[in-house]
Amino acid sequence: MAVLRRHGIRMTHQRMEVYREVTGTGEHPDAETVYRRVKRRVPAISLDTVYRTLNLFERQGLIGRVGATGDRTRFDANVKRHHHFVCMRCGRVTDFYSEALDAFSPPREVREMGHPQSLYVEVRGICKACTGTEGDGKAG
Amino acid sequence: MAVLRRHGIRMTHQRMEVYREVTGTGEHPDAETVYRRVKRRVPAISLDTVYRTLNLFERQGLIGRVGATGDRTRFDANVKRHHHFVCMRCGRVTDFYSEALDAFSPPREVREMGHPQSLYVEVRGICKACTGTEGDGKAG
DNA sequence: CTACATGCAAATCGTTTGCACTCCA
DNA sequence: TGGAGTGCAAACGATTTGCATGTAG
Repeated sequence: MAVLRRHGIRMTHQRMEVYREVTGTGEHPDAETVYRRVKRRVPAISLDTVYRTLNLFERQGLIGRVGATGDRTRFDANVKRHHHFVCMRCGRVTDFYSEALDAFSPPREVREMGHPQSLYVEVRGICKACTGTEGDGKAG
Repeated sequence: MAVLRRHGIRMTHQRMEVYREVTGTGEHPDAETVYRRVKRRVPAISLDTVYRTLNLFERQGLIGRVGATGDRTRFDANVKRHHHFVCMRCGRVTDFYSEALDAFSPPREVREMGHPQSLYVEVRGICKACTGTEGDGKAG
């Protein structure tokens, strides 16, 4: 929690719980999921507060955001440099690390387009749990 | 246009124009933009037809889809293996090629998560046109 | 105390869908 | 001709916002 205070973020019950929820798991929950879970501990919390809080944390660089899939945004508590494996069936997102990708330097071609700042990588495929599955799965 | 027929896609005036519009430029227009431009030649076309058509083309693998930024989806006429430089200020998307990325093979770590199928990469930064710009830009 | 955070409800915005009509094959 | 394609308008779902009230500091 000290992290929040250090970022000059005013401390509230709902913020603490949202923070705890997102950082307390390796999952990459969407706002709705965070909401549902935090609600168990803070029944009065509202979905828009969760959104506002998540956006605040992101602006402060406390969490990241995943999602090239287009649909709902997923949030990411891992602020270390890493990449994602995304299951195209159930949407599950898993972190992974790669020296090869970390070492990647944009080609001259890119440097001529502008000023590169970060690299976003998604390895897409089908996760173990979904392999052999026919229907969707909609798992989290 | 033969491509469309080859994919068993029933040919219509609006489909031909949408296809021409998307593939006729190196840009990565969003549905709204395609709509606005095609409308000049086919005044009666509707936005939802553009969406339906774009989705159809994508399902057929005729075009791709870009956008980890979250907001509106951009479509991509380049079906060759390539990657994107995305301007965080104006949203402009530019293709680039990279042997290094093409050679990338997911680490064991990833292969244990599931079955990788494709790689999505975005180099994010500020494009030349936006460098030195303070306000947004909202360019396309 | 006072500015900022919250809950509620309504508003946005991109995208999709139901339906009746038109048109390609 | 018949089923697929289109336009229109309404539906949708995720996310945001205005406002009055509550609360951290």
